[in-house]
Amino acid sequence: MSNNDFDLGRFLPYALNQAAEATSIGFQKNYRQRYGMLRTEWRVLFHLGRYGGMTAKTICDRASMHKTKVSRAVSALEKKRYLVRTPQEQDRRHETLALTRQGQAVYADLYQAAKAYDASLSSHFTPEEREVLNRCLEKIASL
Amino acid sequence: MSNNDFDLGRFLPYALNQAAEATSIGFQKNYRQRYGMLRTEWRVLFHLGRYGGMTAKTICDRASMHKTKVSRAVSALEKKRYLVRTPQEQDRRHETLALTRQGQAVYADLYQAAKAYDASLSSHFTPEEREVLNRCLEKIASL
DNA sequence: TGTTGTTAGTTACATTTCAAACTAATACCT
DNA sequence: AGGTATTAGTTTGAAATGTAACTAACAACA
Repeated sequence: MSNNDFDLGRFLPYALNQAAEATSIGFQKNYRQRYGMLRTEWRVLFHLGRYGGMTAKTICDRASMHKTKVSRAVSALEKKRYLVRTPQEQDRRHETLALTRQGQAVYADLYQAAKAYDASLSSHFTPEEREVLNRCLEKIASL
Repeated sequence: MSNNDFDLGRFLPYALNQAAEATSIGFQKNYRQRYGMLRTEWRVLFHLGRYGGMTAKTICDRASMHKTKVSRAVSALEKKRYLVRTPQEQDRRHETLALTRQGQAVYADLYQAAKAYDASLSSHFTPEEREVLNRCLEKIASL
């Protein structure tokens, strides 16, 4: 109950959120104005751009995003003509999502911006710190 | 443009968000049902509980929360009778917020839960890793 | 075939958040 | 004093999110 040994800034749910918010806002500058996209949308775009066509369900699983979030992001990207859907022959419940040429161009641009932004963040850390950070975040996300 | 050296899971805005989401959901179990509170509310409660009475503006600054978020969280906590407002004599725009006895009891409970939850997360890391994690998150949040 | 269950994805409604406009109190400057 | 600018905090309407119910396609099994 002695309270004084507790530092809110070091409480992981708090500290992680502060850091996540800060970087999220930082990265926003690259896609918000230019492409009118939302957080959920660049995430979906990045999955497709980096790892190739896949179904919405797969994105849900990989990104731990709820299916309604993904569904809406996919619709938005489709409306912007950044992706197209193709129902699968053998099971028409699944639709494979794939970036259009325009979507690929947007991904190429944002992917460069992402690398640059990540590098600028990383410049504040030693390679060892950066490695520890990666490992810790990965582990926490998988709990 | 070679794309293959880019791992979405190691892109900080993405990885931080995944980790933050995971811990946020994990900690929710302690306050959501039991006290009907939201993320913004426990944050405000924790600031007041840990660091004593302060004004809404101060919480905004310390927590990088937008003033409308804080305003609503304060109203909600007030309605639950977890805090009271006292306008300051010398400048009646400021109101000092302070937890009621009931609010302090809730804080005492959640603070214990927070320590326990943080300890359970930390158990997956060495003390050195945990130190690096703290430092990195703090630095990122301050950029 | 028909019934029941499961899965991928969408829709609808309620809650939460964001941005901008607003109020009220104080400060500054003439 | 009087006008303008700031500041703390609230309110309002639009956009985003979460939850649950829904549709459509398939599977399993009698």
